[in-house]
Amino acid sequence: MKITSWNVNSVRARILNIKDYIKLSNPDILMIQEIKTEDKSFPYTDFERLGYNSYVYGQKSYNGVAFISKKEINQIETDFIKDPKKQSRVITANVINKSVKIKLINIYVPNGNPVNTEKYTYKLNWLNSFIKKIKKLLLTNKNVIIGGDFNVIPEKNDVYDYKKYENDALFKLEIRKKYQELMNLGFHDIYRYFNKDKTEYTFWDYMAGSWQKNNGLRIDHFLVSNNLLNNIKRININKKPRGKVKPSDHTPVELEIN
DNA sequence: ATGGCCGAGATCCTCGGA
Repeated sequence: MKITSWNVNSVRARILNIKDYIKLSNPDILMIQEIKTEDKSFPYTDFERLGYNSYVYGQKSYNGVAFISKKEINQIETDFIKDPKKQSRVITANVINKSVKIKLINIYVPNGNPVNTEKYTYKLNWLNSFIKKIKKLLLTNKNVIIGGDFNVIPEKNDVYDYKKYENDALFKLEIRKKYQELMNLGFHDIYRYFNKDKTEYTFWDYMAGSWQKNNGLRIDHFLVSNNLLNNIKRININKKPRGKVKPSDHTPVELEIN
């Protein structure tokens, strides 16, 4: 089973690129973030024609997450955490893989910049609520995959120049500690698990030729619970979509499970 | 050392992103 996570930065602006990606890469489940549209304007039929059903938690202009799946998924829920701003940032589902029930959690964590504002405290509070809810979930389901745009640079080698980000909401120690706190509940950052010293990125800013200079960040992640670790076959950051015309600023991360 | 790019909404600029 192949599961992809991709912050598409508008599902409608990106529709051709997303369809091309699906045809070439053939994921079973595509978890997308920042769809930037309401449910009613989601391009359901584009994906139906490719054999995929869509499960959408949209929002006008900003945020929004969705599953696009050719495999049966159920128990779709959008109330995993209570968001004080009512932003559409989490959608969850169950999927059965080889008779094991897995909880899939698709997230778009708040950016948090600038740091001396309410946006930063919103991010911190959001992460705290999320961690609390994951802790609770693990009491009843030990098979959990969290994928999405975490807006967290975990370590120095996950960014082209960490000194530029030391006081940034993506890399501040306080935020990285929250990421660690989440992992300490019993998860592995699968990219880092398979690539101990490698440097690869999942995001490159549109500005200043960041893509051409490879000035990137690794902020899109798959965290997998310890229970499932032995079933993970590989993880791949697929850079091809970032190099296309009219790209998202993020590129897909692909997880394969036995 | 600085500034630079996009998408959406109701424009002809602002907000949000990272």
